[in-house]
Amino acid sequence: MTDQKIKNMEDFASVSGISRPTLSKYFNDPASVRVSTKAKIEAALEQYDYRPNFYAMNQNRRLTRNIGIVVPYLADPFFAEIARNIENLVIRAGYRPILLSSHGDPNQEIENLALLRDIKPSGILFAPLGRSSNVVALREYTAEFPMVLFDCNVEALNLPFLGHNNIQATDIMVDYLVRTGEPPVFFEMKYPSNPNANKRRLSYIQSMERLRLEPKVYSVEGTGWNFEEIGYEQGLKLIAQRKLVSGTVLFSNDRLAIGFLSAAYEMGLRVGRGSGCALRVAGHDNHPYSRFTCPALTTVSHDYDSIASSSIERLLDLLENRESHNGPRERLFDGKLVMRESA
Amino acid sequence: MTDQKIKNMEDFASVSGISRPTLSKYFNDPASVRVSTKAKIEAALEQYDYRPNFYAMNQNRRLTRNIGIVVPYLADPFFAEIARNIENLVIRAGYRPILLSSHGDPNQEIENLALLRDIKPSGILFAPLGRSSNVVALREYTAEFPMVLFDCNVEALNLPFLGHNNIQATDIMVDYLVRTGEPPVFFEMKYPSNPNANKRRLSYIQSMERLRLEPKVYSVEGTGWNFEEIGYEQGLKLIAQRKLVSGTVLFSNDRLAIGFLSAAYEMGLRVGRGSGCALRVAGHDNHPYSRFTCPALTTVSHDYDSIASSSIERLLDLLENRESHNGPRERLFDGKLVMRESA
DNA sequence: CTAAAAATATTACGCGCGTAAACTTTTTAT
DNA sequence: ATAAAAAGTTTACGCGCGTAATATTTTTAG
Repeated sequence: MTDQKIKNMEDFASVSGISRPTLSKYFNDPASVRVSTKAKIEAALEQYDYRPNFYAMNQNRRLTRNIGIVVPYLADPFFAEIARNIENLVIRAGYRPILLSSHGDPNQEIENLALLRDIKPSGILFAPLGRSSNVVALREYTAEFPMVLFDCNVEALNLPFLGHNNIQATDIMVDYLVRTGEPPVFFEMKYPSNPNANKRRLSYIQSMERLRLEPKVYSVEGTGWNFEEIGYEQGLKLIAQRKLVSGTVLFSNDRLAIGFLSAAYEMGLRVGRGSGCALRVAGHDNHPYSRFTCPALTTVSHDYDSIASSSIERLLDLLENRESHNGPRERLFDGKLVMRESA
Repeated sequence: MTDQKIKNMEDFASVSGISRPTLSKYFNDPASVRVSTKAKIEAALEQYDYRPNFYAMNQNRRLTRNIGIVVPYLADPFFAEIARNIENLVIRAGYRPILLSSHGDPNQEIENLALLRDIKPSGILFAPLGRSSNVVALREYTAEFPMVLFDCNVEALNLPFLGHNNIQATDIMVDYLVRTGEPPVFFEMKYPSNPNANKRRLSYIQSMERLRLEPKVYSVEGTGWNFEEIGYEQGLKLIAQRKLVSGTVLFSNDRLAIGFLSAAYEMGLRVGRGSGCALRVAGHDNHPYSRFTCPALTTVSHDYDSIASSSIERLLDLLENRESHNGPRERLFDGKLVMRESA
């Protein structure tokens, strides 16, 4: 490695003996230049280890081949998981993923789209915050580049959407709980951050009514994304006040259930499906941590893989004009019951 | 809002009646232009909602005022937490945070620094992967911009470092455990992803020897970042084989402990400090989830706030030439014992 | 070996914006 | 009101790279 400073493609052109336009071609697609020049360039790269400025590259390219990924809250292992999944698939498809998290903040969500616009992405895979999203501001961006929604739909944007079948998933869980014991009550946040919550509540009520059972919903206080804390605090309260009308509790999501399990343990309530147990607890999402709760959490898993791969496929269809526009605008994937020890 | 397309500052100059250089000044610092022009610009902004391209801005600026933040694994709530903390402080200091995660991958770590270089950051706050980091490659970047390490030091880079006092923190925990019951054994990964693990093991051994007690370390198999899984699997094995020589287990970090708690629960071992308990379990980190384990996990917390604020302060010192170069290169912050129910 | 085809070199301009210099207008001080 | 100071305008060039057009070289076909 020579210590000469290569600060741009011009410099690298000098030392490598290749013209800058040809270098530009090479960096855009190494296979587009003659093998002998490719070899010369790569030999020079070994010596001087130059690499083009990523943002300058995108500034005036026709096709950038990078794909933005926006998730609502990367600190949530659930999204961390699916984001990694999608990133890998994007790479495999020959594109470059740019992952951004909205940190649960609608302003950050808009900011993320603005930042992505500035690098002229080929397309965007977008999991919106949902009810707190600034729909008016979002609409400004939907016309600028191909965009596919996943995880959470925003109907008003009228975009392709790939997601989890909350109706079916909740229904299968209710069915299981009723078959194996006392019918469940439903526990959710009154003002849920995640819009899927509403569908789950509605589905719970429907399923119960279909089974000629009385639905009972606990909509607890608390806002934000500290779901465990809310499950814990409100769980303590419900248990202490003996307000639970059933020994089986279905939670709107796993994180609430995790908090609740902690409260139940603290109050000395034994959770599980055994005979000595006072309470059955079930979640929704198959959160990465749900395997490690005490007891392990019975829940419904999303079809991660299908959602991730279909989202990308759908976006590529748009990008590469495979005119599958006639396909359904929305596609849902069924959840699977994950039977563990808590219910 | 007019529907005219404003695609760049030139366009916006036309419609706003302000020259482009003045606009440039305004966007760099709104207070740097006359109040009357500021008003005119902002009135035009209301109408046309233009905003400068972030990356083009940084391309030829002397002082970009953006600060890169690189963390090893954002999916870990621990880093998610501290990253959010740092982001806010950076904003408050008048800079712009650019957060990137290495996803536990040394190549991604280098890639992140390369991407940051391309936007010419004023400085970088960097939490390295540690033992798996590509030190040779990292060194290339340390000369290019001011850089401060946090969470995990890489001695070879010889950079300012702000971190957790693993020695003190482990010592205080060992002390507590010995005072309150059976002396602890130590549980860690044989090839830990996190380099702090080594210091913790050494400190455990030292503390035990100082107390004239026999240290006992379990270095279990398993690699990667799925700590809970490793704690769970290896925990099951240790318990089943009755290999634990003490009823008190100190874990290298909370995530391992979380997995172990799950194993203990499954095996019917009651964990806690009460009389009917078979096992005491203690962790390290005060992981966001450690409050919600069953029982709640006794652990040692990092001084998040101090580490975050000092890291930024240190970086700003470098940036603004406050010549505090004579300060100590490394600064450690003591942990605090968090006494919960597990030990 | 020669002509056609393919690849590279040269030149020039564009992307969106920062910034410096020279000049003009507006504001502030006297 | 007038001069000095401050702010704005014009003009020009730079950042690092994409890309088109033309000229030149290299490769392949015959």
